Amino acid sequence: MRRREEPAMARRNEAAGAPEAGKAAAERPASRRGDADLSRSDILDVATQEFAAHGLSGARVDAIAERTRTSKRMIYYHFGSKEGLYLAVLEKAYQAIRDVEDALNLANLDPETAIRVLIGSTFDYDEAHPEFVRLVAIENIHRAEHMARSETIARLNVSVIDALTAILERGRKEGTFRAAISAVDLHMMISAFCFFRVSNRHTFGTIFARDLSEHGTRARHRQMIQDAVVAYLKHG
Amino acid sequence: MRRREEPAMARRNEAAGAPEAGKAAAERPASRRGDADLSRSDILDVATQEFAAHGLSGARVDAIAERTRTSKRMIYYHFGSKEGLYLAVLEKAYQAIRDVEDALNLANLDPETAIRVLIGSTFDYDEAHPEFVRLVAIENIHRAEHMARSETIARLNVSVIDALTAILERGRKEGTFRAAISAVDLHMMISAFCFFRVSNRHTFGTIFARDLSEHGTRARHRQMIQDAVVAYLKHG
DNA sequence: GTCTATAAAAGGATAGAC
DNA sequence: GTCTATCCTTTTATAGAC
Repeated sequence: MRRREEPAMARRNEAAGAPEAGKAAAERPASRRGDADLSRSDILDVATQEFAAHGLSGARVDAIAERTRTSKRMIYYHFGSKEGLYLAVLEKAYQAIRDVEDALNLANLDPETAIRVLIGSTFDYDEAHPEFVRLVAIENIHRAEHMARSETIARLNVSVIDALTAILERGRKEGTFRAAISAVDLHMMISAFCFFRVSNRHTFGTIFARDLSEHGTRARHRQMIQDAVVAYLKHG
Repeated sequence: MRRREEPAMARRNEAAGAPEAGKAAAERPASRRGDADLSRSDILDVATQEFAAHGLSGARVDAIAERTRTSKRMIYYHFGSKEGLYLAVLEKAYQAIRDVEDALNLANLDPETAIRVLIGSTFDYDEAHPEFVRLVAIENIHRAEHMARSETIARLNVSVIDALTAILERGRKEGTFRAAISAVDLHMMISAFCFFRVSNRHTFGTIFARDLSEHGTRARHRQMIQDAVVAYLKHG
């Protein structure tokens, strides 16, 4: 493997949000400064689609370049290698879901409602972001070796766990919940159902001749997983 | 990525299982009749490992040939193409789990026990056959297009559904089960949990610093999914 | 049926100019 | 920072002898 430790990867973040940036861009002919972020982000979006669609080995760098407003050369310039690009895509995807998790504010709801809202949120996220689900499935095929090497993802302090811990504690204190389950196990139970519906919809749908993304089915499943988890917490 | 380190890996496994197989082989010059099945099955076993390990595009025909007692030429002779081989692998994997499902005999158990046994069986199967789980995950990455074209898999009459239908009916008749859930939805709920634990163990394990295949965790999860489903059926 | 050698193509990566 | 042209390795697939 080429390996050559991560190339430039210069993270020019929004610090460059200088006021004259826009104007400058307008006056410039084609390339030049500042378009780098746009270029990077453009590549990242297209690459997300391509990797999610075909997997790491199935994805084609040429295909990504074609659909980008830049060239293949720039992909290597910005990301160093196909794997470097893949890792960047993965990191961005995890960052996105983490942002949603962080935004959860369930402290003011009663335990059962909080659980239902949290489940609904997870369910809806997976449903709305099948490309995220696919990327995670793909990374599992690769035994999470890229994720393990990523500094960004490695220290994901998953905030759902904190939310779940608090809910479980309140629920037990007021006597609503009886089941002796940890926050992580509960998170797995919820994730499993929401994830599987999306990740396995093709084989499952084919075998049982059902369209899992059909609206009625979706609503029924959403209710089902909420009811099941709550029933377990109360009577398990 | 660099897989392929694998040196020669002295193939020639202990497959000399059949007593006369070794002798016959010794007396025969090279090829001959009857070895065709053995050859096919040998290729299929190795290919299952390779495809499960690296996915459809990640798998290397050369790698399969190397670890087989036959040659690359024979792979194309028997299966026509890489995809043909992949499809054969997939069909065999589904055939195997179907055999297990068919062997389930839950008619004599009370509904709750029957459900627990069935869940335990699904749980144990996925746990014992991660390569099956991986193949299914891979096929979903490819949107089940191979499975859809397969005549064998297309008409899988999944017998778990019959088993679940019977259990649900008995449980409702005798008043044990209250939840209004279909057999297919219930099957999905059970499959989701059992499957996810294996399919996503790498990313999940990395993020939460847990080894999902650890013995204690496995036992706890097995009990957990059984309790959760039963709680839902009874009180949902 | 099986092997060795090789063709044919694909795809990842880079050179070098501007 | 960006583009075009191109190298070169990897990999699927086949020829042809035995």
